[in-house]
Amino acid sequence: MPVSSHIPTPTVERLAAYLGCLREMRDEGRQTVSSQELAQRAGSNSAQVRKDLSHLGQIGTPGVGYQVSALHDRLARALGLAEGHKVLLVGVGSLGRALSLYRGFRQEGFTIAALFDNDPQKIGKRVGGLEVRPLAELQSVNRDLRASIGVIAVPAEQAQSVAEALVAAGVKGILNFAPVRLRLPEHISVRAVDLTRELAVLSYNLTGAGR
Amino acid sequence: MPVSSHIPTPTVERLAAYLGCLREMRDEGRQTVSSQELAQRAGSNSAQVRKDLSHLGQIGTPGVGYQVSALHDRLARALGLAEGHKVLLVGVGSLGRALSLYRGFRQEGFTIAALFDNDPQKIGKRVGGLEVRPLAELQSVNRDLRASIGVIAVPAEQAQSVAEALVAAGVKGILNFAPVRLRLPEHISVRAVDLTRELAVLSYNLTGAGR
DNA sequence: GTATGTGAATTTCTTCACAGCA
DNA sequence: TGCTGTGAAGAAATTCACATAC
Repeated sequence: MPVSSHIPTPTVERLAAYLGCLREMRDEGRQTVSSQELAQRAGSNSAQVRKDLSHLGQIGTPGVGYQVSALHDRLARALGLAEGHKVLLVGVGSLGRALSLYRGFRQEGFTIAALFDNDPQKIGKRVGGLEVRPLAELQSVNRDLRASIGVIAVPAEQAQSVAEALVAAGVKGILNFAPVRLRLPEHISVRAVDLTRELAVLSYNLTGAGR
Repeated sequence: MPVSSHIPTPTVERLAAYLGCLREMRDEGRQTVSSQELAQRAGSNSAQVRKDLSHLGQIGTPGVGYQVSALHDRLARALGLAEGHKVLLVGVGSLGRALSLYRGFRQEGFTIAALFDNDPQKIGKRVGGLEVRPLAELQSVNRDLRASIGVIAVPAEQAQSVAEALVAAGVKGILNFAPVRLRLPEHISVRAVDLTRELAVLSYNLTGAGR
C-alpha cells in the first residue's frame, strides 16, 4: 500500500536478493515466477516475498505470479539502480585491488570512477584501467565526476579522516570495510562490512549456545 | 537473566562491536567504562548496552560501571573467541589473497590454517606463508587440522559445491563472499558478505525515499 | 483451482523508566 | 549522587490466514 514511501532496510536487503534471482531467471528465459519459487531461490518465504513486493504497489497477477522481466526492472528502479552510480574507491591495498576487479559492481550498475591512495609507491600506478591518484585530489577530482558513493578500503586508523574527505567531496553514501565506527553527519548513509562482526557471530554459533 | 542460553543475533553483532571498543580501551590503559561511554564508542545507546551485557549475567558495578579488562575477557569467552578457531580459506583470487593478508583474523583469534584453489596455476604457490592446495585435498587436509570454519572466496558458480565440500570436511560455520544463497544443512551456520546487498541499500538510501 | 495482496496476530527487538546498590 | 539491571511499554518485523482476482 505505501507505494513508494519509506521501505524498511531489512526489506531493501531482501529486495536486492530478489533482484539477483530475477536476473538469473530472466537470463534463463523464464517468463513468470510465483512468490513461492522466488522465496525458495532467495532463501525467504512466500508471505515475506509478497509483503516485500507490496511496497512497490500491486504488480503481480493472482493465479499466475509475477512477470520476471518486468519485476526485475521495477525492482532495479525502486532501488535506484536503474540509472547507475559512480563510485570513488579509496585505498588500493590488497582489498582495494580486489574490489576494483570485482565484476559485481558493474553488474549492478556501479562504475568505479576513480581510485585514491596516499602511498607514494602506489600513486600514478594503474589498477584495472584507472590511475591511482593522491588522496589530496579527492575533492577536486569529484568536482567533475560527481560520484555519489565512496568505498573505504584503508586501514582502521585512516578510515575516519578518509570518510570526512569523501563527505567533503560530495559523496552521499559510504561503504566502509575498515573495522571502525564512522562518525558522520546524519544525512550520510553508511554501510559497514565488518569481518570481525561476521566471524564473531559464526564463533558464537559454534559454541552451541545459539540453539 | 538468561545467563548463557540463547543470545539473539543482533545482540551478538553488537557484542562483537563492544569487544573491539574494549580492546582499544584496554590498550589505552582504561580501567572502567560506563554503559554510556561504551555506547558512544560503539554507536549504540546506554540502555541497549546494558540489555546486551545482561545476557552475560551481572557483571557491572552500580555507580561505577564495568571493568574494561574483565568485561573484554568475559565477552571474548561468551562469543567463543577465547580458544581461537582454525579457518580454511577457499579461493586464492584477489579477494582470497586480500583476506589471507587481513590482520583482523589473527587479532580476533582466528588462524588461517590452509588455502585451497582448483586453478593449476595457483596450486603449489605460497600466499602469506601458506602453500595453496588443490580443492580435492580439502577433506584429507582437514582430517588433521580439524578446522571448524570455512571462508568461501570463489566465483558464484563454484560457491555451492565448495560449500558442500567444506561441510563434508567437517566445517561447522561458513563465511561466504560469493553472491549466492547457499543451500546447506540446518546445523551449519552461514554468514554472507554480499556487496550487491550493501550497494543496493546505499543506492536506495540515495533515492531519498529512505527519509 | 491457483496465487496475489493485506489486515490481523504474533514474535522479535528496542527503548523507557525506575528500583536498588555502591 | 551515579550507574547498573530489568520488568514493562513500545516499535518493528515476520508470519498467518483469508478475501479477492485470474
